[in-house]
Amino acid sequence: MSKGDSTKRVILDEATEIASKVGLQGLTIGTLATRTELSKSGLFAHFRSKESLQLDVLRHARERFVDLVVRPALAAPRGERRVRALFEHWLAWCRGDVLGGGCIFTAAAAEFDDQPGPVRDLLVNDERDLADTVAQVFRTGITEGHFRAEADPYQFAQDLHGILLAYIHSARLLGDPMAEQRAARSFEALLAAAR
Amino acid sequence: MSKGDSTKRVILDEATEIASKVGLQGLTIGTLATRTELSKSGLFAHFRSKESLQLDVLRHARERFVDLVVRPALAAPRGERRVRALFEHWLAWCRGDVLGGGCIFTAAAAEFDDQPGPVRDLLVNDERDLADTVAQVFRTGITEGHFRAEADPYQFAQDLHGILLAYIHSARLLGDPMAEQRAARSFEALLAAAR
DNA sequence: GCCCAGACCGAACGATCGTGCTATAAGTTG
DNA sequence: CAACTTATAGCACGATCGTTCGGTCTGGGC
Repeated sequence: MSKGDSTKRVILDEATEIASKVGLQGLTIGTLATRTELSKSGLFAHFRSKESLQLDVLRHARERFVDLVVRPALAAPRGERRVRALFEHWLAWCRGDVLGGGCIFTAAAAEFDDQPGPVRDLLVNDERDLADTVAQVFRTGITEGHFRAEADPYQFAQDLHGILLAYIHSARLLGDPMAEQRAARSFEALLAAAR
Repeated sequence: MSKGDSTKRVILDEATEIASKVGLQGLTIGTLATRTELSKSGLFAHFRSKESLQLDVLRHARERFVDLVVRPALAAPRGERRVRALFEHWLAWCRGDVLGGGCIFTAAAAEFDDQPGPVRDLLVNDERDLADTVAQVFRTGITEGHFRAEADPYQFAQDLHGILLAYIHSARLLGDPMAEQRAARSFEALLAAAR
């Protein structure tokens, strides 16, 4: 790997961490340069604009998410086990095990859901992919006979996402120590209803 | 009402609308002055700092939320009917019937959940109050005999919040036309499990 | 009708934003 | 080692940020 690519990785690691806390808009080139001990212009040369930096951050975060959540889940046995694995790894991601600021996609979604442009477009693409993945994992649970045949996979995806979003809200904002336990309960109830 | 108070209301109406789209950080004094056709300094004089403007916006939004969601819900008959009313008015709020950018609290929560300070503190207070209100409304449903006595009101509050958050995500970000119908289904399932 | 508190404006401040230019240092390749 | 590419730094730009200050206009109480 060339020198440029390796420092770019360092930059994106730091940028992703910062953006998970202050958002993609709050992520500023000056502070990012300071944190990576680079000059503002030296850092800027890696990306030709701030928008392109934001896009790269999203792509970088997506890779991490796939590596740490999606792939480990798909390694579990098909059906309910796999759905459980997906939930557990995803919950750990939201808890902030990976990024100090928690789920960067949730933060970005709130920021950009009313601001058209390439960043929003990429984010929408990623989140649609995620919904498709969840639905697909659930669907294999149907074919395995673990879940009811009439169950709607996208209904399940939206419900599961809701459990995670509510967990983030209760745990990270309100600081409720029961949040995780409640999320687990909701998940069990969701599974029970699908069986 | 004095002149100052009336223009302040106009300012806060516009500010709340803007902040629901671009967030409390994205809300800038310059653009707010332009939109209200005031000078930057003239507008600034109403608030002594940007932080105090953000606090006032949150307080203003809270009043609207209480008027348009909480109070109408409490006007419904105790028990399940009241829970349904709360859900429906809250859903309309999230849909953007009131503010073009949707739920300003959700946007602010994502922005400030990792940024300590008075704004975050006020937001946490408001959201805790909301959770208490939801739990209390559900509790009266228990005493009315509509819901199981062992049901956990705060579990219900977190679950209901999750349904709304997932709706916002699916509808406003992904543009899924089925989002609202799915939210309604989730709500019915949640009620059914509580009975 | 006078007078004053307060609403409002114009101009300017230092800081920081994103973004270019030019030069030099470092890395890569032959 | 030479030659060339690339990574990084320094400096400066126009714009915009939040904020301050001094002044003008104006509505309401006497």
